Amino acid sequence: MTAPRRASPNTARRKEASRRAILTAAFDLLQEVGYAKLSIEGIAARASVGKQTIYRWWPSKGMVIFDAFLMLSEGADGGPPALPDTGDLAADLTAVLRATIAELNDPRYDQPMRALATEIAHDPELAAAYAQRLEGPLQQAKRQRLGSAQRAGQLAEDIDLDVAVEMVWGPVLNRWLLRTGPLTAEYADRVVTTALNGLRPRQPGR
Amino acid sequence: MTAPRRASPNTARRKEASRRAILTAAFDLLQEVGYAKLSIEGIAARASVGKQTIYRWWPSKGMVIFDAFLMLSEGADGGPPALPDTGDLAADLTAVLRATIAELNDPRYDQPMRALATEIAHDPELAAAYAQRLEGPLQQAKRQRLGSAQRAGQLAEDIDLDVAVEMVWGPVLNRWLLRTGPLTAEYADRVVTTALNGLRPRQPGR
Amino acid sequence: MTAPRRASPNTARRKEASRRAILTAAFDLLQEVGYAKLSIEGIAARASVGKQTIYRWWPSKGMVIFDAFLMLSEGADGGPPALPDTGDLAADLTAVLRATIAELNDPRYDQPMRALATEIAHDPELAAAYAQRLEGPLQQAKRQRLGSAQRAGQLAEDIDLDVAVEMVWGPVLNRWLLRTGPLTAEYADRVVTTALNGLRPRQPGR
Amino acid sequence: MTAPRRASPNTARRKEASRRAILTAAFDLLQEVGYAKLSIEGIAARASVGKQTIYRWWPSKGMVIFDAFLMLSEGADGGPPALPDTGDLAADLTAVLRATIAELNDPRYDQPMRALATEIAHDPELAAAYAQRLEGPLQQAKRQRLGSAQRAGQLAEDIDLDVAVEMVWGPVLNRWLLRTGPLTAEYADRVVTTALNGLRPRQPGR
DNA sequence: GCGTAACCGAGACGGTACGTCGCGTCTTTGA
DNA sequence: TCAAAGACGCGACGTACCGTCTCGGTTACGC
Repeated sequence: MTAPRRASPNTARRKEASRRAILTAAFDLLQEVGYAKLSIEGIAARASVGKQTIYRWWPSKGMVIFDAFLMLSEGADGGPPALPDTGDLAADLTAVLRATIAELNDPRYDQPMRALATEIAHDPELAAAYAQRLEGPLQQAKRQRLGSAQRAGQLAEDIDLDVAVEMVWGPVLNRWLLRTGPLTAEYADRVVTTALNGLRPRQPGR
Repeated sequence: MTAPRRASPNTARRKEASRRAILTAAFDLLQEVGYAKLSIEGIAARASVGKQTIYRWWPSKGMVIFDAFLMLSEGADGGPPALPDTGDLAADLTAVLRATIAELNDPRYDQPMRALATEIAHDPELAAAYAQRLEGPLQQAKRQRLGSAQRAGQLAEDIDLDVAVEMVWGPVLNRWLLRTGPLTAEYADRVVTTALNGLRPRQPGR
Repeated sequence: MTAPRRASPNTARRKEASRRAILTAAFDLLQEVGYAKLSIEGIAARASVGKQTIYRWWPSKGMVIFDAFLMLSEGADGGPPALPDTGDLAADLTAVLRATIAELNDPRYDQPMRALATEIAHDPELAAAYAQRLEGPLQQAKRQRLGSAQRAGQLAEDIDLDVAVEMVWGPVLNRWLLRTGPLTAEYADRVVTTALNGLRPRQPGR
Repeated sequence: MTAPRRASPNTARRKEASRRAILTAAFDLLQEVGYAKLSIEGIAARASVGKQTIYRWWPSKGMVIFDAFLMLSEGADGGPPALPDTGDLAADLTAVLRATIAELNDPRYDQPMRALATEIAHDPELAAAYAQRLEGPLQQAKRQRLGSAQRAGQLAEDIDLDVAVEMVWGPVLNRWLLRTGPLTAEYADRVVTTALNGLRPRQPGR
């Protein structure tokens, strides 16, 4: 639950079944009809719920979408997420980034994730919720994997881990969202390699 | 003009004043009321134009926004854009990236650019137009500057220039659009440095 | 209480305070916001009562209004109503009709009485209750006064007393409800005179 | 009268077909579902018309109902209405009053006329329109018939014709609207007789 | 140099969705 | 153990825009 903006109604009396039906309906409709045609009325009808029940608990369509993702991620979770750590940083990053790209290319998630991204882009409040509840744990996992590599001497000591994470995922997300180029597994490899080595030439002895 | 979807009307008779009024109105309204409240009716009213005049020449709201940006960029241009080339790649990139960040932070452009970005995210056709007409020349200029550095031995020879460009601008665009962190000039510096050096430690000699 | 439609709950346990609060709130709201904006929710809120308490004891909004009038009339009564009988029929009728008109013109009663009248017009069940509980006794009093006049030879012997009553009060009620003309004391006088004398010319010797 | 309250849109462009469809739908729905369940949405749907088209041209539901009656009455008219004048006032009045009662008892008109009456009772503005456009001509016809009788010496000279009309029709309308008694042809006879003769006893020599 | 066809402003139209209000039912909770 | 409080599914409200479709009126072409 995401704490409606103001004077929240009595949460205790909330009907859990309706909440889940709404979030499921919202996510499913995003897949089926797309973001542009997603309407509160449509969600309510699909969920067999009164519109007011949506307006009562969510301050905006964006928050509904966000909560739908939250429900999904909580459903899948068996605890906090973590990146694989085989000791081979390049391999680990490549694997994870390929998985990310596969998800972004998955037609089940493409439309919904674009919708969420769009809403975040236009609503700072939602962006904050996203940063804290959805992106936060993931970002933390990525930072930890890079931190571990740093301690193993595989990363320069003066690297800002947040910048490092963005250096790897930024190009991919950007290419996906703005469709500035094809999003393939091979691209993941190239991004990881380039990010690790940097743009400047390196000494032959590595 | 952006090639209406079907049998275009006689372009010769098109009223230039109306076209400009529409695009100006669209851009101004984006600043003032934001993307969510931008309506064709609103644009028509602000531009003192019949709605049909908009529907006649543009296939979608996104295309109007796109053309508004196009008009702006053409107004400013004195030919094809080019990045500064002082020989110092890091300095040049930093300067340009700082300028980019300044523009993204400019309240006059923030809302309109977010609108354009999200329309692109949801409309592949618009994305193609964007890639060709607006992003294309800029991307070309960036590639050229990097190519020049590559020839000067300041960039590794096996670098994919597109990936290189995305490595620098991707993190910034991403941070801006999804609000995943503060967007400061100092951030520009760190991104350029990290991208150039890469994440791995470098030998003391250079 | 006015006989709820189905299996009435245990009347003995009914909370008298709530009943009075509801009826008072209903009547007051009718004055203040008018019939069109009168809502069960509004009544419940004003009476600090749960909506269910209203639905439990009254089958319709009309019945609530009706009971509100019933409470008022019972509060005022010191027994069954009776018309004055000074022996002068014309004077007595005129006086009572003027009083009726004064009440109909009283802004405190205008809206509520219109509400009651229109509810009756659309609900035969309510009409029956009205005829029995509110209108009945009054009608009876009027008939008695006319009967007394009949026995005194002031009324033709073949007159149907119900018709006679309607001949006097019908024009007034009609004018009030449908606003077909001004409702003044002078109008009362003319109606009584015309009704008593009839439309046809009379012999000079009365 | 059909002119909306304020700043009426350009009447010239009004679509006559939609206007008629709306009024017909309104009248039909009144018969079928009754006043309580008559909704603007229902009318619009039945008339295959956008809701806005109703809101654009009518200020209230009552005015729609009123206009529906107006259309009906204009459709039937072959000029201004007139009461029969055979010379026998009692017979003429009885015939007309019986016709009135037959119409009031006609299930096709009962609900719609109650609806109109109710709206008039709660909306003075509508009442004025009603008095002028619908009731006016009828009232005029009734007054004329009585005036003719007056000139023929069949009516007392000091009779107020408006009061006379109300003396005859008031009881009937009242009984119908408030359901205070059965509405039969025989009742029409009694009302006419009583009104003509008055309540007081008459001299044997008439 | 004169029709005539197009574009133009205006805005009514049939619709869809909005966000709100109230209905009548059902559930929780505190006195 | 009620009854207040109020969430719920539902339906209608009145408004905002959608994209289409006339309306005159005004250009600017082509005969």
